[in-house]
Amino acid sequence: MEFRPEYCQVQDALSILGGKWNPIILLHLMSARTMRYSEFKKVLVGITPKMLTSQLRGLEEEGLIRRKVYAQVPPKVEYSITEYGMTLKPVLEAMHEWSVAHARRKYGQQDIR
Amino acid sequence: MEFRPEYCQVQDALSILGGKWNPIILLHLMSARTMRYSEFKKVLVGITPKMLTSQLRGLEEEGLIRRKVYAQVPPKVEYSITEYGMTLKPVLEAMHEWSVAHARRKYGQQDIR
DNA sequence: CTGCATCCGAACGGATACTG
DNA sequence: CAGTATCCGTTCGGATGCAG
Repeated sequence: MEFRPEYCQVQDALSILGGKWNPIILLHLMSARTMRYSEFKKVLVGITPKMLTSQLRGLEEEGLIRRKVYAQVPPKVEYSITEYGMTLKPVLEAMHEWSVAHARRKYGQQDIR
Repeated sequence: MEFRPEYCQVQDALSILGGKWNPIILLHLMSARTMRYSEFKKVLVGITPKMLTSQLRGLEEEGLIRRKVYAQVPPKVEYSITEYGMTLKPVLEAMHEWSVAHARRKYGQQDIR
């Protein structure tokens, strides 16, 4: 499929990466083999349990991450990325590299026009 | 800057590409030299004037597009992309390519796990 | 430990009508 | 032609409290 406005598919990627915490969650799971719910709460500073759960559920429904529940007390839940989720890595990298190279606000670059 | 969760900069790109019509607007301006307000209204099916204006204004404030007003009657306004705006092309391409290759919903692929 | 339920305000996006 | 103004429903995300 060509990269032209008429065939724009960008929204499909954005609908997945658009959530406030989704990209950083995916990023963590791409570099860690598994992560527990409580570990996310530590690294995702400021996130509420409700948001964390909803973002994780969304990613799980998309098949991007895997959720494994250990039947034990106290409960233990591990999240990991799927192969399908890993296919998003180049996209996240592209966004990341653009941001560090070009994003203005953080580094007060002058206008480029 | 490394591509690690701790240094995640992805949000900067998303804050710009997140608007509902922003990506497709940029895409059009990347392949057309200039585009008029009325041309956008034709190709962006379903967009309201309010949305079109607000998205264009946002992109202009970011320095991604340029707005040129011709002092004549009837009015004529031309939009074009800036060099800064063109730097987003690889990002849009990455999202586009991922979408056509992997996005599920549109093509009813089975789960990949 | 891993959530769910509830309420709330803000932001987003659309519909409609009007204007220089 | 290129917008503005106004209203409004939906969604998003946060705060708080409770539960298996």
